[in-house]
Amino acid sequence: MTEYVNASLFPLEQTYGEVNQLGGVFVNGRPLPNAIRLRIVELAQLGIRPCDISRQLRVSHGCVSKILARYSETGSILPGAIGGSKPRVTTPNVVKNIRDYKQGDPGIFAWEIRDRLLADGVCDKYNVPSVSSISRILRNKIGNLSQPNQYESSKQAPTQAGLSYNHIYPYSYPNAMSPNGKMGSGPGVPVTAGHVNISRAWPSAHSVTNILGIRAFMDHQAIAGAEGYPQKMEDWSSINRATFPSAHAVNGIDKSAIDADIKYAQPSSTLSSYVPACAYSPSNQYGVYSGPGSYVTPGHPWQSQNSSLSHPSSGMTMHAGDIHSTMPFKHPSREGDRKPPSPLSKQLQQEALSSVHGLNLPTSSS
DNA sequence: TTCGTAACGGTTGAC
DNA sequence: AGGTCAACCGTTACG
Repeated sequence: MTEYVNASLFPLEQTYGEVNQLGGVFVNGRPLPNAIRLRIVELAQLGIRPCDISRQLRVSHGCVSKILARYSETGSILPGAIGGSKPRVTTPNVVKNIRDYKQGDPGIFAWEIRDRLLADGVCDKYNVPSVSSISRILRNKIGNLSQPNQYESSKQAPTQAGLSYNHIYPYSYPNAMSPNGKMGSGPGVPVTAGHVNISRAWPSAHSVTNILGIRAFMDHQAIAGAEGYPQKMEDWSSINRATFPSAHAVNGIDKSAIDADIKYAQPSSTLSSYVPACAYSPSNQYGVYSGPGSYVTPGHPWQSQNSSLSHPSSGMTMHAGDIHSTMPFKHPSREGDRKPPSPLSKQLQQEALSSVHGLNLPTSSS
């Protein structure tokens, strides 16, 4: 904590950011901006060493490592879903069954209901509601059996209108929802394009499939969100990871999972998908980082630097300003051999960094 | 020097 | 409405 350069540079912006040892600003508990995350991956793709990336972007090496590892595993630069709970287990279907049980046997105990849910295969051991939850359901939603549709009328409707939920829930979990409500396969989840019925569940998967296959689109709104930071969390929900609509929601996904908890279902957002947009509040995210020099030098090198990063493997071109650019590559440089870390010469790396950021890299000078 | 990772303090959001 | 809980975050320090 020796340098407070950035903080002092942008006193108005850094209302609650903290400064790390590298002089970068961060918000404890909050993910880095997607732009930074993307940049980290981009630079890694260019063969720039994580340590250099760390210094360049003033992001802790641990974070760089984490993001790259995550990208390597999932193909996504997006942070995971923060907060919230596991997908709710008291889905309409479960409630319906509970109600049925209760109607069939008004004296049934909650634990008996629980057992029956398991026995009948309505739930499995991972998503079976707790006894207390069942009790609550009985009390709150099924209390008056004379109104059998109480739940469905009050709950079903909104879920059917799940699309609108997307504006409420910053995270949506398109397919990713697995019936068991537990984290899916996590690291190493096969992300073969075309196979979207990933078992990964909570919070979600950003697979290469998402990135490669489900190429939706990215409009400038998203860009504005990423770089202009004008949008609110609700708006960002439409460009988060969950925005892998069709492929997930339609293809391969257990429809019941969607039905079960449609709030995790993905609307076909107008924004794109694999876009490295964040799943969390941009207001949080960027309210702090919004300063052009929060992570990098003033002048907002993220934008309009005309630095195009070509990825030979994919043939795509990535513009520095196009934070929304696809990430159709899968960590080629990290695949297998990190050492020698760079396919590029030192000089090229330097050029890559400085061209991208308009900065001089303090890097390997060490 | 570099990098992976556990610990930590923090935020978030469903329950 | 507010507390709890469990997910995630990035930083730091250690090996």
